[in-house]
Amino acid sequence: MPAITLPDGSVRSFPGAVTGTEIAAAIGPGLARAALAMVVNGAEMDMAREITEDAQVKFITRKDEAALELIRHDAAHVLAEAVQALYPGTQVTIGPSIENGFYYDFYRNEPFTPDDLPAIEAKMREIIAANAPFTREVLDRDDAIAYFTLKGESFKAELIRDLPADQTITIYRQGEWLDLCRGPHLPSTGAVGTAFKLMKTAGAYWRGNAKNPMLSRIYGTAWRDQKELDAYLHQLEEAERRDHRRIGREMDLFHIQEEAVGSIFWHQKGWKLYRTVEAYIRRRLEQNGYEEVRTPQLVDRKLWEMSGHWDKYRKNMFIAEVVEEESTLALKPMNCPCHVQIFKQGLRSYRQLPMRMAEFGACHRYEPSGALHGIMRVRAFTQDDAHIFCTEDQIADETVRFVELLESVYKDFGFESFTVKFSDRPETRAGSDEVWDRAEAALKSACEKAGVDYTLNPGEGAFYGPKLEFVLRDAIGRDWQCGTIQVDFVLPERLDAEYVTSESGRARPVMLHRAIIGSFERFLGILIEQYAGRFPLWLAPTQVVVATIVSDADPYAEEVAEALRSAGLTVELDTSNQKIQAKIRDHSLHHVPNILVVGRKEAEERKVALRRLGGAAQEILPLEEVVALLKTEATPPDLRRN
RNA sequence: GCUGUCAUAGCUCAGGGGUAGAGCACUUCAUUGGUAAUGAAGAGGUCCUGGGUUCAAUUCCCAGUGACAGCACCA
Repeated sequence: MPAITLPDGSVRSFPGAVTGTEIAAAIGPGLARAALAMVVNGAEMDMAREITEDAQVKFITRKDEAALELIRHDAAHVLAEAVQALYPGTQVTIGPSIENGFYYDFYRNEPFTPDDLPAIEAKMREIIAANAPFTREVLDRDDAIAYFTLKGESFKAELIRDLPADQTITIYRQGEWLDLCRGPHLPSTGAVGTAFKLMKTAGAYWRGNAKNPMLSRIYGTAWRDQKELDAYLHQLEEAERRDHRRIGREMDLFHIQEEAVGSIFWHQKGWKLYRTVEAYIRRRLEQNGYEEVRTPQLVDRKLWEMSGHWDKYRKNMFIAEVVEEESTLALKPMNCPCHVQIFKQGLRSYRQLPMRMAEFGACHRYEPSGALHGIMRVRAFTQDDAHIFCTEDQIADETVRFVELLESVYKDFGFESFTVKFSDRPETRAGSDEVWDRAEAALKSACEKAGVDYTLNPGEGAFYGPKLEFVLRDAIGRDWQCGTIQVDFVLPERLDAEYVTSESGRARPVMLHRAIIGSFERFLGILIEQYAGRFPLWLAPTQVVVATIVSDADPYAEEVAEALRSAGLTVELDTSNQKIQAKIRDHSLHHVPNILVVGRKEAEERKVALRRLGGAAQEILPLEEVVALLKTEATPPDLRRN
């Protein structure tokens, strides 16, 4: 006699085992039609599953967010059926729901191309129209392996073989087709609906390992209704408009060319933006007790051998050799060993710790060609790097200080939220387990102290220590690691850094590797997308354009521009022979935040017409007032606080 | 690096076995105008590079390089 408790608190009893479909029908025909799945004591299940004991039950309908995952997962099954119907001999592997949609990985001699998608999508619509019910069956493990092996589905058989011994093996049928799946599923294929679209094809390694065969992946997006799908497709178009590579060209910020792959040619305006960010970070570091240094670009391989980088990253380093010299030099891929060299000059005392050594370190890494992405992932980049040499006791406090600084910096740049990942020991690493235990424990307790919520990223730490990663999201929803703090007991040991303790003994310092924005290149890319080129005034590469209406106003316009320049603003003067409408349009398209329009009237009255980007209204103000106003507005956020 | 797609004017793109076109941008001339495009004229191309097929290749084939998407990688 199961008693079913519903979300409104009401209880319904049933004489015996009862399915979700039956419960929904008992409540009402509307719900019976709308229910896609149910949640039984917190676990999602198919409508057809039987409930034999008392339970809390709620139903998922198309109105619920939770329906999205079911729709996407089922769309993946439908995709797989369609592909096997159209391309016999293709093996299925896995097909999960993902953010915004789903994918399915297939094994096939000939990879799918975008040209194949229309036919596959059409087939999917047929399968959905046929509306076959999804039915669940429990299989014996060996039978399941035998079944898929016989069918020639070796990838599926491998999956089952690797499932934990205690896991129930289930398959789901839809019409003639079936797939290994844990479920749950919608009642039938028709419930997937028509608000989906196949998006692209791609290669992907079996089980995410580059040593395994490459599969052919088909990506799709799926939504609850057409309106949601349209909104998503529109959002993609918007994202494309704010792509930093596009805005970088349109605003004349930078370019990249074949002769220097992965390196950036910063144009005047882009470099201005870069320098603004750099000056800001430099001020923040100085306020926070960091000392800036500069270390060599080319360093003998001996140092990299000692640090362990040569062994692990040699393939990713740029090597420089000279005919006249025996030695092999490497362009530095990171700054830490160099900073240790500075630390090692002279005897250090415990009184000097923590020592916070910062460098805008220009680094080079030979990144795999496929990893390059605009200015976000490059081969030549500059880190806002710093190493904090401290005692083990100081790790927690220093981490807290760092996180506070990082939060404040992100906020100043307009990033209100970010995620944190905690990466612990990787498989190949330096240092003993005992050292790793200490390092991980120290970082964890620091997180607690700093009140940092993190998700665990197992096995993703640096080879010398665990790390926190601070992740920002770009316009298209891609995540980019920017900030990081890493606890390192290993490098000081390897490079023999030590200080004199209060008892006159010698001890190893701990190194905290840390960066807030990560690399200037990546961060500027994210900033460009964050603001879609419409920067706040303090960041805007061109802050003001003075545009004339008639050439009689030219001398006054020059005077206006000069007054603004004297106030420290970046100004362009547009006295070109064009109508004011065209000038407004041109500068607006280039995202100039302020246009000062001057004509005869303004020249006579010594005023200016201030027009804000995107606004239609103008404000007529006396010259001195505008200068003071814009000067205040252009003050960087940290200087405003002072 | 792997899989796929792509490479034509500064930009966005069309075209196609007989050495090329549009819009915008650019230059010049006329126009001096009041808040998102004034008009006219002009200039601009090794059709990514190398090889092959062909009477003829920018177009077809092969290789390379680069870009894009995804995967793998990211000290």
